[in-house]
Amino acid sequence: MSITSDILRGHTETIILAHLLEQDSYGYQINKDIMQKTDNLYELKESTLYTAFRRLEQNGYIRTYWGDETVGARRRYYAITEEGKAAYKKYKNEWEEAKNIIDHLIK
Amino acid sequence: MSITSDILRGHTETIILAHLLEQDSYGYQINKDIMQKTDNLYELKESTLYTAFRRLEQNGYIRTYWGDETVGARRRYYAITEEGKAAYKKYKNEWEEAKNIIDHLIK
DNA sequence: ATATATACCTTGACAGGCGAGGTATATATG
DNA sequence: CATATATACCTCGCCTGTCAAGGTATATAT
Repeated sequence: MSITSDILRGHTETIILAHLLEQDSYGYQINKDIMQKTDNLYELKESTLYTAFRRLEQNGYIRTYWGDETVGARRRYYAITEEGKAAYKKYKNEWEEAKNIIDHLIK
Repeated sequence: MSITSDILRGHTETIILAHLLEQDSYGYQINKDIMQKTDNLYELKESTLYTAFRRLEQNGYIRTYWGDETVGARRRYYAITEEGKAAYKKYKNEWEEAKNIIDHLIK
């Protein structure tokens, strides 16, 4: 992996919400999407992912339902809520602001 | 404060090194500089600052010396080392990369 | 049979940030 | 002269997100 956890820390929820904004998805798929999108530079670890799902659900930002797969392993799908959409916008704005601040501070 | 600790997490060392790249400085001053540079949007907490100094020193990225103040409180100055300059470059590159990745992942 | 891929999950350790508390010097205010 | 404020340093212990390690189950390929 090429970028450290500490830099990514705090973005996990935003990343997940951004994905769910496009379409409902499930853990395994979200993880693969992220790896693919970043050319394997960044991998969201499973334990990180699932603890983030729990937080997001507790905060009402996502809701979950089981897929109706008849073959293969079951899938737990996640969908973003209205609160989640609002949170996403807030997180995204914070990121834009933080980006400027950090850029400025590290020259 | 307007940006969260988790987003800033991991940048503390880079921010400090960037400051020391310009000139030697001491804790209190560095803290004030950061607040001023960010229009008080971001304040590096003292405990965060001093633990970061310890880490940086242990890693050989900075060295310290006491100021020769004859009045007022004593000041412990910090200076960046060659290793520190190299670390700064590395951190900065990681940041540029991370920025792109995050931007891409959160759309 | 065994390995690999898909798919889910929990537990406990770790590390950085930070609130709360402390020390000391100097100056300004009442 | 007492008190507040600014300067300047520091430590301890909690909190929280990340992640290694471990686990379960289904299906397919070798």
